[in-house]
Amino acid sequence: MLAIVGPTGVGKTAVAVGVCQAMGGEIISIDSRQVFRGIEVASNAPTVEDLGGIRCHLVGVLEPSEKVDAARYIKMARPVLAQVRIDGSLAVLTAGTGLYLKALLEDLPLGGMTPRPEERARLEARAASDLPALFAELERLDPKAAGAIDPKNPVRVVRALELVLGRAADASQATPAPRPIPAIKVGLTAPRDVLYQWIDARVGGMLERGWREEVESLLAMGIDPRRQAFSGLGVAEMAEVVEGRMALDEARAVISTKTRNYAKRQLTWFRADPEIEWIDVTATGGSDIVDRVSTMLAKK
RNA sequence: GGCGACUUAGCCAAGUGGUAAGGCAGGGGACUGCAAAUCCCUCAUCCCGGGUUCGAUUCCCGGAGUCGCCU
Repeated sequence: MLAIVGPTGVGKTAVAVGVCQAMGGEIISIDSRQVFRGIEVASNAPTVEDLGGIRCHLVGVLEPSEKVDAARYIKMARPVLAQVRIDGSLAVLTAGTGLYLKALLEDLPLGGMTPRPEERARLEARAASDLPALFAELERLDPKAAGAIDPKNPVRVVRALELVLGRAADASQATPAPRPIPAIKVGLTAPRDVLYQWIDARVGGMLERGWREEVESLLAMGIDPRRQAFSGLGVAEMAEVVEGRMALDEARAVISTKTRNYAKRQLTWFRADPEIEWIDVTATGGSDIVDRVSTMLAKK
């Protein structure tokens, strides 16, 4: 199995397609946003042309009204992975979401959890008004979880408490023992300034591919584009544009910046993984990258 | 040409006679359950010259630039 990782915009899909064509493989996308249907442009999901006939799993498979997290993602990914192997194909994971890839490959013991929206809303309200108190409660209920969490990070504190309370409400959700999946990891990267230029250009391209229209139809369907699943996608900004509260150029600038910030965070995440073999895509031609990756696969 | 205001980091922006808030961007980092999210760390000597003063970014004079008004 091969995992191709790297920041948004480096060209993971193109390399994955090349490898699949050369070696007979299928792509499994590990991306927390491209899983959703209806935000293809905003999430820069691979198009039919991008894929050049190669099968690509886990893109556009959830309704925009649904939610994902690492546990749900690996629950979906495992059977897909198994099927690709049964078919005798090479599984090529393209991963932008580091946590999900880690959860899948290292088989993190994420048990189930019964969602409880009211509880969740209550916790978020409390986090907004008195985060320290909420953290104190977490320390009381689950000292181990509390010890692993940044007390200043409201998202983490809320989620940890939600999990603790959710598991208590549903004791049947046992956590499985980890069974790590071996994989060759290749990281694609580029000089920062080049990467940022690509991102800026890509945001412009998204406009031409119907980014605004996409958000308009989400709004028309009555889906609130500000819901959590769309956070940070530029969907919220675009909705402001559609509703006449933000200038298009401003939205474009904001989204470019957010995307650059995201790419930087991805790089930080993946850099910490010593198993990744890095390839600077600006120093190696497209077909050479595919050759290199193929050689690495053959050696193992 | 005259009068007035302004001039603080890449951008926005507070402020004080004793050596400069904050936000954004940038850089670094954390992240085993919302991760395109969230959080942490880091980043200036205050337009130039002269003067007053123990000490000036802060006061005074001159210069430059920007903006506004007037002729």
